[in-house]
Amino acid sequence: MRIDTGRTLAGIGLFEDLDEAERHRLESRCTWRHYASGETVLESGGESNEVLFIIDGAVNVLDFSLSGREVAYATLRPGDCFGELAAIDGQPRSASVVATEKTLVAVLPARDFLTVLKEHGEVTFKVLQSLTSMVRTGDVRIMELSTLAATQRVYAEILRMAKPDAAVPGRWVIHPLPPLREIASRIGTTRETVARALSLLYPTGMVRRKGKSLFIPDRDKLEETLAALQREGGGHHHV
Amino acid sequence: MRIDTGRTLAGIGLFEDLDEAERHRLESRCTWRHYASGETVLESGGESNEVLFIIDGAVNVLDFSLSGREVAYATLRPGDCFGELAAIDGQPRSASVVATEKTLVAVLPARDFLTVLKEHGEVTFKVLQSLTSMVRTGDVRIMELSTLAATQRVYAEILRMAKPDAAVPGRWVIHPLPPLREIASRIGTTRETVARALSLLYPTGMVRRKGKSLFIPDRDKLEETLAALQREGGGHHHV
DNA sequence: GTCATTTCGTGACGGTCGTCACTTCGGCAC
DNA sequence: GTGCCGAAGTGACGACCGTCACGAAATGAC
Repeated sequence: MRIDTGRTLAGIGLFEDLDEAERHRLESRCTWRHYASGETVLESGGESNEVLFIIDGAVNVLDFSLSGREVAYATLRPGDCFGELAAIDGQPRSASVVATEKTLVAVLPARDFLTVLKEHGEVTFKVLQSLTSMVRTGDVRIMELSTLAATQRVYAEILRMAKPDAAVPGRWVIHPLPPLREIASRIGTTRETVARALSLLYPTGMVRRKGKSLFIPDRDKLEETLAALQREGGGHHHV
Repeated sequence: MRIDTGRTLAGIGLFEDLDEAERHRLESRCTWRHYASGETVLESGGESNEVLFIIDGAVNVLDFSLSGREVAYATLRPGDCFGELAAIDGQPRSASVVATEKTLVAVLPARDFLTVLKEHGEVTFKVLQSLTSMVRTGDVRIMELSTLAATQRVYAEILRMAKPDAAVPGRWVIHPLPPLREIASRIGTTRETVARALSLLYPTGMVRRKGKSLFIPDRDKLEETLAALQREGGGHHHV
């Protein structure tokens, strides 16, 4: 049974207000592509302008600096959409997209995407909200990169990644914990710094690592620790 | 004669495709506010959701970290729009906005703004493009903050601010040069570091300062210098 | 099981740059 | 002119963290 990973746009957030007939019309305009983990879906600077939807799997949106350092912008999961920037403004791809698992995407030509926008205000409004959320997320990251020390950014990122642990109420968990180098690329530092920040945290009991899970027994305490560090100096040494 | 700074939305980019009647309808829904230089137009975290348009003057979009460091997101000029994020998603203000000159803004209630979007696809599309551009700009800043050293970010920001000098073809100029502390807040560093980066640049002849103007006689050379620094180490020390 | 590959932890070193502390300069009021 | 205030330049100091270099641990293939 794999109906949930079949060739359907039923799970795509942007289109959830469309009726079934319209959705089927869109599906018929899509091409469908499989990617293995590690494969590149979109190349930064590329001139394509299709809009893509993740049916199943996961991808990272990222780019490389001239010196070869990786900067991650987002992780996307089933139901998410990417490639809409180029479709809207006609500019080259702003970032690369790499599959981090076996992934199935639906590929919709830009002109079909723009036609849906024109004809369905509900869809357009969802795109507006999604872009708005990207701007807000970006602003937060700029703020953190500008004012927090690397160690503090690690704590902030851990808090962001954590979800409530279904097993133990009140406890939070990150599962699976991605490789530290991936965390590092999201917050503009190195895997060594992430490792050291965590090593600093283990003895306090605020986080505990077990296999591919990172547990946060007392989220409030970690939040308060971070906030205290921020208040007392923006992250840079003493006041 | 001040017709160009009167109470009209004629100069607002978002609305340039509207016919005059529709524009007048919008103007009648606006309230108009004057701000002196230094006054706060919008407070980060605030619950208002009007959309504002700059008729005349200039504002900075910025926010403060818990430790009190200022982070600047954008500078806006006549014809620009701000406050649309909160109108679209109903969330609190993502940043503060401060007038940097004597400024006149038009204030449109969120529901009127949303009505225009619903009824005028051309306007909606402009908003989409504007948000897209914000996302791209933000991504570039995240990349720079993540991979460039502070000194290199100064060079990059100078290149961004420069415009062709109408007086001398081939020469570029920043005029007026804002206070260094404002430049610093855009690139996540301090005014001292900006001053030192410029001091490093003066002896090379790549920039020259005269009063409130900063001249760049050879833009290509400065660009190449920056690119070379980037290639050879991401900004951090040696390879 | 073995072996290969990736990930992780940690020590050492040194450059960058944030901080503090002045001095100097420029603009403006009067 | 003098006084004032913000802006700018620069020296000194030292913490932070990026880099390099290991070795240990974990993961996966077979």
